[in-house]
Amino acid sequence: MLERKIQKRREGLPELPNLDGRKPVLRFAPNPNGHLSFGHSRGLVINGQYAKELGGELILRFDDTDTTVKPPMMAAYDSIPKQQEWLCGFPAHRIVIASERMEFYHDHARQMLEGGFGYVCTCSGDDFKEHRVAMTKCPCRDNEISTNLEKWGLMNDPAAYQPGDAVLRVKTDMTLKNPALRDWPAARIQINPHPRVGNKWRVWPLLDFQSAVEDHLQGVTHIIRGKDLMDSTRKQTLLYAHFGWTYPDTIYWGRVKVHEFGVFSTSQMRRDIDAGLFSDWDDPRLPTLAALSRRGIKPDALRAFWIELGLTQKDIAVPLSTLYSHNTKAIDSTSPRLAFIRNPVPLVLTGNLPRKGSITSHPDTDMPTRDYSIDEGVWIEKEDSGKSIRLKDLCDVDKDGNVESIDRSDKRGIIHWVAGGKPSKLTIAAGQDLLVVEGILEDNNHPIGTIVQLERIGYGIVEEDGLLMVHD
RNA sequence: GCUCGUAUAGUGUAGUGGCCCAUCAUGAAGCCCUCUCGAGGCUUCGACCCGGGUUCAAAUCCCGGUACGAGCACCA
Repeated sequence: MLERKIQKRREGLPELPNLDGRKPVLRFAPNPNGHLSFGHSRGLVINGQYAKELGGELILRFDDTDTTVKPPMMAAYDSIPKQQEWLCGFPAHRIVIASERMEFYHDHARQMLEGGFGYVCTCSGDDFKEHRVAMTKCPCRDNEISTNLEKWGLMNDPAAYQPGDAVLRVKTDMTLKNPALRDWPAARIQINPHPRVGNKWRVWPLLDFQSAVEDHLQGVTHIIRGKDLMDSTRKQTLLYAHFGWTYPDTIYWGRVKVHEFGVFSTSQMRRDIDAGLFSDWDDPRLPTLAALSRRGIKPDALRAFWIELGLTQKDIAVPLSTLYSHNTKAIDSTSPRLAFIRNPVPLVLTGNLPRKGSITSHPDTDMPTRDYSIDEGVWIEKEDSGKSIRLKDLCDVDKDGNVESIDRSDKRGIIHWVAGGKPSKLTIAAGQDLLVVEGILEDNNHPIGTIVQLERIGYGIVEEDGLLMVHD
């Protein structure tokens, strides 16, 4: 009898290929030239989730080998592990800092030269480009091993080669179909001091070399990264073949665009913050993890969001509302209700009504109630004035504030109101702008950081000087 | 130019030859519930890029086209 294959909708992340019972070792390797952003959270969530679900390990690696274009920011070495733990819910199993492992990279560079599968190239970038396009060997390619070793010494000698004079190349094949793979560069000279190790080294590995060597040293089993790095995989596979190593299984994802965030690069944000365009890395307009956290976005929501997007190689554009929808699920049941009146106008109440009382803080949970005390009347939003309304949890009134009924008597609109209260403001990050809405906030003693639901408006988080909009 | 990759509802996503006149989420519309324009419940709307081919059978395999994206840095 034939068994019928039953297919079900796959839940969560797809299986990791070629696991063969192994515990996976995964890594996430940001450049500490700034704090973590929304974009980084994908790598953290996906790699972290696999490590967690499969009992494997997550390595957090600082790829800080560029002191020129993307100079490391010392504060990031502290903030990144913290934010990683906040996001993943557990600390990384290992932390690796590339700039402190330079011996290993230099050692492998030397092995490459000695093994004859690497060479020091003194051609200019433009000259080499011509060879790459023409599929011809550059003059340095056929140098003896001894010559290469000697030139390697000159690269490391402050009195000899200077930045731009020479690079270390991996010997692949100049006739490879893919131009990106032809004798790719593995290391170059940099003389800007590194904030962690100063001028101890002057030849620094490039990503494809450093990452490849480190992945092998750390026993990484699976690499999950953007498909823009597909050629990196191919380059590194060529290098692994030279060393006789086996390349990890690799999975790619496509590009994600979030319209609301526009285009931000870590370098650009760093400049803009320094220039005073943003208050700091947690400015609510920024797509940083610090800002998202400040804005009341929960790590659970971020995790659910990325896991739902999965690992397709499609380039996608997602609206933030999807993330917000996950966040609402994460916060609604614990967010006390509170009233905030925009464009407040007073409404004098006449007639009989309970002038003092308490109302519920959440429809579904038994949170402490809110007490109110009404003297003359209440504040309502201007848009709600001038018509018969029901003051939520209080009474029905006509347009002039005459109490018509304590119980709800008809289908008139139910609005929120504030008795007493104090002036406050609600700050809303709207793209590049920060909108500030003035209003009257219901009296409360929620501590800073509490996420509340502003009735009929949306969620807000309590800050020192008012409320910050979470989302609606 | 060369190389590589991707194409399922508005947006994401499941689906690896028959279960698919296609899954789930989100979105929109409507209803129910609820003294919030929130949450929850229900209903409805809405898609396999195009053209060939293979096959009894194709979203799924092959070929061609088109569109979009990425790499070809002494960035990561």
